Amino acid sequence: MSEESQESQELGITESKSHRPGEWYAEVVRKAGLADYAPMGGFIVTKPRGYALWEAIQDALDGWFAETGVDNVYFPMFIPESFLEREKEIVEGFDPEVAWVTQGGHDELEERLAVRPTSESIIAPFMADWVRSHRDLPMRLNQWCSVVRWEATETKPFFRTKEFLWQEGHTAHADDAGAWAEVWTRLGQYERVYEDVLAIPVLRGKKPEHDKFPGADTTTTVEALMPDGRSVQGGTSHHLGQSFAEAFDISFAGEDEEEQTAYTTSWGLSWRALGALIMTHSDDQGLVLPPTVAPTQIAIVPIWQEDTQEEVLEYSAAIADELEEAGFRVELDDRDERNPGFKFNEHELNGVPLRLEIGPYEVEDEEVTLVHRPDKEEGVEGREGIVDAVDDHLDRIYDKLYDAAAERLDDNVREAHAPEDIMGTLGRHGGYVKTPWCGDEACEEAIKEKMAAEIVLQPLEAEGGETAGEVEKPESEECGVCGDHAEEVAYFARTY
RNA sequence: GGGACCGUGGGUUAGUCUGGUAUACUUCGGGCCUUGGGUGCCCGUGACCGCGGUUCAAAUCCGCGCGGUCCCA
Repeated sequence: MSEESQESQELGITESKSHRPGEWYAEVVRKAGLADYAPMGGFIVTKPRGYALWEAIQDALDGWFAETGVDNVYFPMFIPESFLEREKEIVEGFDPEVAWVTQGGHDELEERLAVRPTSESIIAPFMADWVRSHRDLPMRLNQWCSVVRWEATETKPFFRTKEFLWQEGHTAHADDAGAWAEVWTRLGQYERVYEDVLAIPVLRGKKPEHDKFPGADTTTTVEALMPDGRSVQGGTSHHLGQSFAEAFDISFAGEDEEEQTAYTTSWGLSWRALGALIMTHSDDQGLVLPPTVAPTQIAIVPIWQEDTQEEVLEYSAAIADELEEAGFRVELDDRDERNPGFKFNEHELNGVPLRLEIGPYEVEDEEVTLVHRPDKEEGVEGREGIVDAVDDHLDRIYDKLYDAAAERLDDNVREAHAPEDIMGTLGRHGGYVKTPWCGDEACEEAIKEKMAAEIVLQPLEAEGGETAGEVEKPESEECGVCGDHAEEVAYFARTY
């Protein structure tokens, strides 16, 4: 390594995304100022720029939730053990990773308290109280909070941390159709947040029977493909049938005055979405963000000589003001102690989508030079219509990111019809391998044992509506693993 | 669930094998210089992950923790 390159690498990213994705990811998260490691293993400290990304997701989703009948609430972070035990499958599903509080002050507690791994078991009893008649339904509650799952496996900032931020929605409905409509509405909103806010295309489908949320009838998912070929579960929406309503006695008087049991759903999206965001678009220069979520959308870098300083700064500041007034998030980087090259590199590391370069040439010609972060495409626009021009460039940057991710997804769904073919394809290319499936968990196990890949989703024929929807039928009717009769399609992938 | 590697100022790093004053770059603070891709100079602050052991003496050797990364399941 030459002295020059060694020097130039110290401030920026030194790992390669394609060769060492794990270390590269950790370096981007830290050097782009998104998060630090906390003193306890598996926990992170989210820094202002990282938190701003989460807020961008929150703003979008929370707005859509509000438009579709959801009310926000907040429940305690502790759940008494006796509550947690009321739904057997929840207990069994989360038992190994529940953190417990056993002491308050200096005294042992009479009943230990679980730190919520999810809140069904404390929200449901209250919904049972609050729901009396069909007029109270549907009831849609959501909370933005953190949950704790004490996983022993290795952790990775945002992708897998013991405590993570998320939202969890919990709803009750008078009938099955209402619950299904709810499940699909939320899944659709998750899909939308990925595609329209994070510039990440997703696949939507349902999880196989054996991989459902504990106690659920059906678990639906949106899955995103990461550049290293692995799939991330981006958000889930569960139809809980009547099992939770029965366990917690959520019942209501129907129009016919008969007491009936409600149908419930729950749905959640966590800051794992940030992990997917960082992973998907960023590169060896650092973070890359779509303008929709970027805390700073536009960095203005003035370039001056002693005799041009005043006019360059004046011209730049006027543009910054105009853009800010138009609603853009702008940073005028007029630091005197840094040269432009340094600033370029720094804003690239931090993922600022669009850079405006303004020097004496631009001032003289009444222009602005614009550079796109993702591919460094450079353009020149007139000073006059700068607001519209910037708006247009930001849209184009978003499209570039989305299109690149969409192309990668399209190219990485492959078909296979035999076990060795499935594993060979996954091993060589990663991505998704589509195969007919008999529905037997043993067939997934056979693949899982050999290469840590699993069925991540089963595609759905229809968008849902008020029914469970139909899973896609396979073209051939032989299970790709065991050869038995197959009526379903499964997508295998390595996962995070 | 198994295996490997790693931990030295805020970041990167030399020193560890072979025990004896801890190296440099960068960031940061102050000053000078000045700007189209990480500019140069001067001054300053700042570190051996923790605990225990071996030893006259431990960043270095040993043990146990804690933390991080990777590979395989």
